[in-house]
Amino acid sequence: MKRTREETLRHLEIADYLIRKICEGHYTVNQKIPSENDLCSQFNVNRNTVRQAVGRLTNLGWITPVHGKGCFVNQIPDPIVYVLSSKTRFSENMKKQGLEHSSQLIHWDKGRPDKEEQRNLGLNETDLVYRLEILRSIDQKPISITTTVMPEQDVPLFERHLNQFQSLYQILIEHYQLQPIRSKSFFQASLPSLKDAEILELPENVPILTIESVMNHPSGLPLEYSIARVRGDMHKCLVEF
Amino acid sequence: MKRTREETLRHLEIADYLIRKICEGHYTVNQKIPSENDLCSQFNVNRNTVRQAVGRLTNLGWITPVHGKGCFVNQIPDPIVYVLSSKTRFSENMKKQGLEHSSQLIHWDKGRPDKEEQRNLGLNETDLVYRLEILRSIDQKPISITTTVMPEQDVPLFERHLNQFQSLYQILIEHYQLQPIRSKSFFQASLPSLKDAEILELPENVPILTIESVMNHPSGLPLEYSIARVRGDMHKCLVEF
DNA sequence: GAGTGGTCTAGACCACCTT
DNA sequence: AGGTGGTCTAGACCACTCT
Repeated sequence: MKRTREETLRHLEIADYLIRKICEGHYTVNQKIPSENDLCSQFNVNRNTVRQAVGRLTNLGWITPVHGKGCFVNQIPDPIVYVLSSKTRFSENMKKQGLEHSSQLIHWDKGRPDKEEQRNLGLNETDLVYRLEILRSIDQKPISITTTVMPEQDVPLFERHLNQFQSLYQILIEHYQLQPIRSKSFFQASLPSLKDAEILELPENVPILTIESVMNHPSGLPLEYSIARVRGDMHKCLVEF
Repeated sequence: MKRTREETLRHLEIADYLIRKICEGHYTVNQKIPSENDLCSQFNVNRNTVRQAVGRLTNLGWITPVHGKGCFVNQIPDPIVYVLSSKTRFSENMKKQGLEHSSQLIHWDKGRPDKEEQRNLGLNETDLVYRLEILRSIDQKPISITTTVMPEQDVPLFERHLNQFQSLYQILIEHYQLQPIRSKSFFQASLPSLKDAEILELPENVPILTIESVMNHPSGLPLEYSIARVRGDMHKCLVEF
């Protein structure tokens, strides 16, 4: 980019205009902004230029385009705060804030750990692990996908408890008397994979916060390795020291 | 998006091809990938389609396009790890990893705190604060911008020490005998502002990790409020519990 | 069928860099 | 001057949604 002269670019001008309109409340949450064609005539520009502007708003999290319907304004100020500490887990976090939440198991399997999983869980390649893909939602809206890996030896016959999955935490406590303790977490900003974007109902360039954590058994042995992908524009993760 | 049928989209096909080529080492770090025109003829598609593909690689952090020159392959596997704990600061982190780093003061001012600053530093609107904008680099490449706010009363005449700025930490220790302790941090994934993108020499859709922290005086009073924007594709932030 | 966003084509002009 | 990426125009066809 790098505009040396300050002649405003057409698509940025339109984007700024739309953002201003949203901030000033002309277009409110869950309402539609004008269609691309309307914006074309309003600004006397080509549709591609409008799409560039709209794309910017999309990536910034202001709107979500829906095929065949229009672009809907998101709820983006006041992101939901998620507290990460050695003991907190998703359900408790949400309960505390009085938010309606749900966890859904979208996939699971049992197999050999890959190298990263071996390293983080202290296993070798002949061991077995359970892998869970959990989708979490607030108010019916998907907010994160978490891949959780646990050694089979620590949670034998885990599949027996997956029928009416509600909360991982609950299964671990009820059936295994296990309460994993968070040992470390890596934070990284990234973009979703196409698959994750689809599941999270997210446009492909909306940034996500990737949190890669290792949880231990109270004894200190690693018990759970998880990679969470949280949509970035609507969430904040708080760590207290 | 949502491709129900699995007829691959042209631009995704090209993007996948390029990523594969980079992974396989056909295009190596700091080398150029073929120009947009070359890719047009190679794939028999319009330049806009190629640009869509190249744009994807750009956002994912694989390449950085440079106006008039070409698209250069980034160093993206093995992101640099930044350890966040109650005491660590930038310089120490980098020293430990043996990386050549530098901090550069790009702006400072003294003024009234805004509401957010008042809240985080326990000030009221008539107080004064120093604001510093610090650009940090590794191997001459910019990696983060941090806005640091400190109450004037805690660091009186701070401007006197800004002439040959090297390290904030050093100034606080040497001239004020202060060693702030990290109290809490918020992590969020977002996109850079246009200004930040320019300073960080970052394409506008590359995600950044925003870390908003409050540091305390050993006594417990807030001493420093900072907002760091770190380029997301090349860094990981580690928190140990 | 009409309206919407998603993909793609075929051009144009510009600013920037290299030679 | 020629190559490169950045912006923009003017169309086309498609898939999806609403009615």
